[in-house]
Amino acid sequence: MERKPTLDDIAHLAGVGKGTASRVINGGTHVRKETREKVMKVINDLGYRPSSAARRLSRRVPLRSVGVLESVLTAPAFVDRLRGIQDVIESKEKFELTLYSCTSPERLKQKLDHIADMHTVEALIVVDLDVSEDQRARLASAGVTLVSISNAAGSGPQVGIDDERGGYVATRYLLELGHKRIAYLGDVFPDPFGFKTSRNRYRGYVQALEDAGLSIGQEYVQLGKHGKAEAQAMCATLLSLPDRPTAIFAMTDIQALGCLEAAREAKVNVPQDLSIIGFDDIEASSHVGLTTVTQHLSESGRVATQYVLGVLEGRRTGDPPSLPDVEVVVRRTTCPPREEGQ
Amino acid sequence: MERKPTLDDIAHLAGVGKGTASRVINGGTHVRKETREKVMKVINDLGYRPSSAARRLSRRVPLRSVGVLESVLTAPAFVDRLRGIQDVIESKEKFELTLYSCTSPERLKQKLDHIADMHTVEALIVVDLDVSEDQRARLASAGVTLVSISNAAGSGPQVGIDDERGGYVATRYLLELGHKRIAYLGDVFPDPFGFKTSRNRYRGYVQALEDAGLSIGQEYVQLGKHGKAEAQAMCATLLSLPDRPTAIFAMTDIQALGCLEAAREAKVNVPQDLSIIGFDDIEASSHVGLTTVTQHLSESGRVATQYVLGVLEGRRTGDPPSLPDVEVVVRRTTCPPREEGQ
DNA sequence: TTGAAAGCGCTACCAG
DNA sequence: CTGGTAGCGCTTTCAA
Repeated sequence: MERKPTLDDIAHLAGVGKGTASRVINGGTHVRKETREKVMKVINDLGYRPSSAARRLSRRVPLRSVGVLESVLTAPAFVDRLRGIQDVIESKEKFELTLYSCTSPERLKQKLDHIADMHTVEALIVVDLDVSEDQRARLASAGVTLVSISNAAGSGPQVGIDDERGGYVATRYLLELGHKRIAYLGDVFPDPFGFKTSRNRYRGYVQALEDAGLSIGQEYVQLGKHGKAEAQAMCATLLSLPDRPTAIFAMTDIQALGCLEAAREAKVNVPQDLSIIGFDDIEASSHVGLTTVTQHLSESGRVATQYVLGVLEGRRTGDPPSLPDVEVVVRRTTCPPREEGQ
Repeated sequence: MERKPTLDDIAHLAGVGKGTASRVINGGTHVRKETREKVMKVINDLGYRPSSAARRLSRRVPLRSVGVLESVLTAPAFVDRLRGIQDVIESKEKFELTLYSCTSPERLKQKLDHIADMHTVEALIVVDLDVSEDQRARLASAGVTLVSISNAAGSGPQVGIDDERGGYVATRYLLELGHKRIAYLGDVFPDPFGFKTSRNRYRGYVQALEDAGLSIGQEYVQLGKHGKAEAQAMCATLLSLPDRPTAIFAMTDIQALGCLEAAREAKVNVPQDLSIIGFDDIEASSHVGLTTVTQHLSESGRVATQYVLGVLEGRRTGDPPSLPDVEVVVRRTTCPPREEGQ
């Protein structure tokens, strides 16, 4: 066997016309039982599968799809964004949703090339991934409308929040509660994908501290690989400090969850003896009662999707609307520090 | 404007040949700048978008996609399954992943028809949704290979676990811990999608109790609408019982999370004064330390996907392999009951 | 009931 | 650099 069999092959081998073969495939009405079976046999023998492209073209049912490309590294936050994307896609009937994922930065370029070549999607929503100028041009010439959901500075249409401001807001909240010894726990920067999330949230943290006239000891800054377990370990370090922090600002909710775990193990009461604030407001946070900074995850998916759809449908040109401001969601992992702590 | 413009339209209006117009669209190499701009203008004026079907057909790049249809109602568990599906799709290069979702049982038929008509996917993984015989036939004749991920009894290839056994295992675990007053909290059955999950898990619960020679008072059985808040309310009812249960078996982790919340509000210590076991083992459960019964969510996605891919590629015929047995994942919401409790 | 033939919209090759 | 032309694989009249 040399190439994929086509309807012609089937028809010839079964000794019938193309038209008949086609009828057999589509419901088999108006075909003599005998004939049908003959054709069916050939189909099965060859493992024939009709070409959806040809089918579509002939039937005049166009495929309209928007793609979503995610980095598996930011998984938990992605889920919430996807929900927003899905919401608006589903409401449009005409569009399908194609999901791509990218496991490592090296494979990003490859993946984008693939997407451009496949011509499956008319638009692509890139989540938390950095697309180079070259790649943008490549996609554009393939007719793919692009929008990114990301907080990193980038060119092209983008929806996201200001991480530095987010870091500032989180830290200031802790400050207002009366905390003075506030630690920062985040990814080591720059991270493998070249993202500056951690650095930016850290900057906001530093700024807030400075504005409050406080200086931070470097032992209060824990930077490491992203992950719950890693965060747990870093938090344990923080808790073993002679003059340990009364509050921790974790760069993401996942890391904050790790901190919670560490506190539990160290028998440190949260929030009485240790306040913890996260960032993102992923779904799990509401379950554990984590105080965090919301960056309007599902809203970001919704906005980005509405934007690309708008572009595809010809209305709309400028930039996507911006997201609501970042905001502290107070739950039960934060409170004022104990008096004794001076 | 009567119908979608085609390349021919563009070419005519721009006063150039089809070939040239095509070149402009695909990178625009070997085209005089002037010509290109002329063509571009027409394209923009008409809001022209190339037909991906035609493009594909001509370029001979076939679209191979497997679809996933989910019911938004079972969302949290779905996320984990999706991860498994995604894993194996990504490893295959050749296939894309198309996501469909279905918001209400009434729309299921409609959605399936849509999927059959679109001819986008060669295979469909239906998650926690019940597909009728008619629909199966319809999909089959559209050439769509089907597999369901579900615990409900159904025809056709299916991957899932035995809910009744799951309920039995969960309850027996509580029994072995020494509990005697064990409540069941689940969805009212039958539920809107016609699922029997709650009923089956409940049966396992009853059976385990019987096997232990215990009878259950009906006040220990709380059935209601699915959801965390609803479960929280039902749990509150349970906690206000004169002779309240020492343990609760919640039909899903989401409901167990609601119970946790209720216990916290009622100042009941978990697990010392109340053991809680859930079902599913969604990601959030690991974060809160919920004891639960795992049904191998991501594994189910993986198995189902490998199965359909196997069928599509011609190897493999029978049924999908079965999942590992259900299993209690012990975390920190369960322990033996207090002595005083008789 | 069946075969032949005419497209579907686009790309790619080939002269010019 | 550009216009014509031949398909890509399938569905769908239209006669037979």
